Amino acid sequence: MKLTRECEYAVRCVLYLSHEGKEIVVGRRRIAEEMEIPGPFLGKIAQQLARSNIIEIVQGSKGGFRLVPSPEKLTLLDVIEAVMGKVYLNDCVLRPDSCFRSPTCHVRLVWKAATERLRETLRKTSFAKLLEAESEYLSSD
Amino acid sequence: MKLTRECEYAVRCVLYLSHEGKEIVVGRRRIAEEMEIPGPFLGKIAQQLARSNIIEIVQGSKGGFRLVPSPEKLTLLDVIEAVMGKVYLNDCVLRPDSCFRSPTCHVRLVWKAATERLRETLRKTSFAKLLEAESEYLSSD
DNA sequence: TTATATCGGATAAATAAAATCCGATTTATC
DNA sequence: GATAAATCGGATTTTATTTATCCGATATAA
Ligand code: SF4
Ligand code: SF4
Repeated sequence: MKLTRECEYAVRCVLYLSHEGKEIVVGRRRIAEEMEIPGPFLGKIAQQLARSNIIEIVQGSKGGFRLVPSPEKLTLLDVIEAVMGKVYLNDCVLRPDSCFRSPTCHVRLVWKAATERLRETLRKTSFAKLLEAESEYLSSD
Repeated sequence: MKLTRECEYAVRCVLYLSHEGKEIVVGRRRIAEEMEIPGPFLGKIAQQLARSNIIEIVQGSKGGFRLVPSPEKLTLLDVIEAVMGKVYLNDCVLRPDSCFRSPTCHVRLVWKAATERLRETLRKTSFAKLLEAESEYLSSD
């Protein structure tokens, strides 16, 4: 019932890239250091983000990662499902056949509803909003 | 981001006991068989449910488990938190100190809100409702 | 007293998460 | 071109968690 650290790191990475701006290439080491992510692990995570076209990986000297979509269009759900696959709370939500009770089980319907509610919450949160909220917070000092 | 099997089994067990009725003692083997739960594992789970006063364990010959609260008062959240501890989606929701970003991080607020929404959904679902819904479904054949 | 149950602590097995390693490859710069 | 600075991506290792079982102790009905 919990986020994996992999997801958490992915969100942090994208948050950092959003902050730097859409077209800017930022080195892996720098992201890892500033966001407290184990460097080589970030590499692995980046590969998954790249497969989902959330970032573009630039190789070679001065290489790094660059955000592809604009932060307005990019949601928490996009990033999380890029590294975790589809979000759901119980196997039977996705594969009803996995349980003999599923034809009559109303617990399953609760999990289904809760899953959709959760995905909806994440879908509604864009990185643009997150950045805006944080900068407002900081400027109100 | 997923329910453990332990939780799933706990819910099934309580569902079965609710169905049988509040004062009835049902043997562990029978519950395990009918609900497809590994027998000894159910024993462990039952101990946790007993600690939270959700069931009472009757020892000795003809022993087994008995539901303590009435199904109207008992919610999915009660059962799940009895075996998992408090439900939350990310460490920083419960322990803000676990992350250096938490003072300004708005992702954290999303996790917090989503966690509360999830708990609310589970809190609203009583076992009485679940049973009723299933029996309605069955009688509409 | 015996047969039937569960208890509860310890432990084993299986699975998944988290992290790292390293040869290959790509690119900027001199 | 040669060199240095990056990441790639597959394999592997380490660690943590989940899942399940074992067994001597204990409790109860008959
Ligand atoms: S018992 Fe219900 S909730 Fe549990 S796995 Fe089966 S269908 Fe899903
Ligand atoms: S970065 Fe934000 S969401 Fe992630 S752990 Fe830290 S406080 Fe929580």
